[in-house]
Amino acid sequence: MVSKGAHPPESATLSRLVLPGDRPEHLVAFESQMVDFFVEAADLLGVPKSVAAIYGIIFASPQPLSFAEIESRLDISKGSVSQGLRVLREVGAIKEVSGETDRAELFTPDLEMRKLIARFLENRLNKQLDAGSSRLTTLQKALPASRSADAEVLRERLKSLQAWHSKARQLLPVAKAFLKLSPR
Amino acid sequence: MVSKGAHPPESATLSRLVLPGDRPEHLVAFESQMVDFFVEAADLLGVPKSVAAIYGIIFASPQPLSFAEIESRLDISKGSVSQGLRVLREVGAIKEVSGETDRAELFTPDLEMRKLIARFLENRLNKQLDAGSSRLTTLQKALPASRSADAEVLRERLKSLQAWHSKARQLLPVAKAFLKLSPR
DNA sequence: GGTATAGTTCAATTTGAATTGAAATTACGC
DNA sequence: GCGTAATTTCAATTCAAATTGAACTATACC
Repeated sequence: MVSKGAHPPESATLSRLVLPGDRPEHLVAFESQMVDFFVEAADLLGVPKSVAAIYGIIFASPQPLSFAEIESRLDISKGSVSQGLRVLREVGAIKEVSGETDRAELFTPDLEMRKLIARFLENRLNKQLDAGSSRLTTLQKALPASRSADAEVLRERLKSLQAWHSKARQLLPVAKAFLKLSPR
Repeated sequence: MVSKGAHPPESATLSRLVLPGDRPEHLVAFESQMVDFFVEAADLLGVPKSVAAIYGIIFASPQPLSFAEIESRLDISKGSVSQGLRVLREVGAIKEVSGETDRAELFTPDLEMRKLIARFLENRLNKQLDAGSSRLTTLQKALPASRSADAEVLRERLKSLQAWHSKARQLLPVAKAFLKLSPR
């Protein structure tokens, strides 16, 4: 819910997700900010924080990271790292690169953000819209057929709902097209 | 998280939020569908289900509803109804109309959906974007100044992030304008 | 003013999703 | 193949957010 008052002093508290380890302070600060950037967006994007954090730590590293490194840099369980990496691979947010020697898999962001975003719109929004469509159809059928004033009101409201729904649907491709004019 | 497999038979199970009471079956069916329509969207919109349900039941009624009627039609506690109505009033999703006699307040949807949606974009998305902006600024400052290849990579990534962020910001007004060409 | 009725508040509880961690599995080097 | 390390799986746990409900406040009626 939208909390009633503004947050208190709104200090820039970092979410304490990044473990300092023995790395240089400024690096840790950078990573923390990056992780927080994605963690903050996590809710909007509909992914768990841990997943966002993993993406963030990978994104903040110029060098591909191994499973172990991710685990050690984040205060997150091994299980979560495993699951998080799976999700990120599935949606194409990261890719595996084989280290020079045949050592463990290394992960680096798949910078095809365009695809990522397209996929996000696809999944989260389109799915939502489809579900909405079918509900609207059902509602249409469930509408009282009478010509009473009441029935008329309902018919109007449903119509309005449908109109908005269809607008939203039309907006998706517009948004996609717009974003296509975009950076890498 | 995005559950791994598709939902099983995906039957059109209504969420059992609407209490039949002694009203005609077809009406209850209609209300249930309407409530579910909004409840389904609740997550995307970032409101609790109970709030969505309350909006749904009000939207499904041609006649303005009283507090008591809302409470009796939904399987939801009095406290939730009270809180839910407050939220809905605050965001302008419903309005109070005084019943002819001086009886209790009655609630009806404020059909200015355009405003509702604008406000939603405003709150949820703009807020998100603003938070993002400030994080990006901080990140900019935290960026290692060296000209190493690694630093270069990070600078590039940050740039890309900023570009997307700014695209998203530009998209908002486009979306607003687009929706403005819309029904009531 | 007294009492019943309607609505609000908020601490305690419930709920559902995210996370953990330990056991099971897989992959690897020898 | 055998043992070790890396990763996955999933039941149990934790955690945050939503919901409840009982005490409280405001309002209306006599």
